[in-house]
Amino acid sequence: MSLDQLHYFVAVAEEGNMGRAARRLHISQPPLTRQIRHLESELGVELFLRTPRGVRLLPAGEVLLPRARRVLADVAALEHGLRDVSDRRE
Amino acid sequence: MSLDQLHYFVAVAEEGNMGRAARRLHISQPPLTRQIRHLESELGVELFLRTPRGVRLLPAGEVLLPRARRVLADVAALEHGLRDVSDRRE
DNA sequence: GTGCGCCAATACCGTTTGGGTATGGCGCCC
DNA sequence: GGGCGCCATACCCAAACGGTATTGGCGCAC
Repeated sequence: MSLDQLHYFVAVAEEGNMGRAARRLHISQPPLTRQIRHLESELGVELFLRTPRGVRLLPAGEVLLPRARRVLADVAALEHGLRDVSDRRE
Repeated sequence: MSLDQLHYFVAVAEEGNMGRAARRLHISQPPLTRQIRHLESELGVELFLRTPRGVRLLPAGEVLLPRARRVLADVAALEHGLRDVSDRRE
């Protein structure tokens, strides 16, 4: 699992639609589909229900969403925190 | 920044020595050195002081270490949590 | 002060990963 | 049934990553 995959997952969950999520992430749709499938296969869980109108979160996806957001928020905070440390040293 | 880089950083911080950390991570020393340098450059902060006997954490590294551990722990917990969800559904 | 040992850093190469384009298959709506 | 929107697949190319070989710096023993 990678941080990019978590970003992708959150975007798809929020958009409910792979195409829109791909546009938001500035990548094209096929690699996004692949990354989501890859994430599902390495977790051993289906995260989304595919429908002709888009995707919907399955229970495992509902569990993952808030945790993924927290990890991503921690990482973002961590980057900012370090920037402050370096600023203080200059 | 990637989760692998955080794993590498923690290993180097704990071993105080790139060669030993590389062995523990089951990779060779040069790629590890490169990844640490890459992490430092994208954070814009030096994390380690290089000495002829190994490496020591600089202040930014001291800040990063507990936060990196937390992110990695969250990710590990997240993987286990999802495995439980799928087990419950089988 | 010369040689040896341990360390991180660099150079170069092969493989793997990841994203892009093109296309297919499927359901829905008019 | 023709057109449209969706996700999935096939194929290709570029970037990222790890491995081996090697260099350079520094301390230590003698």
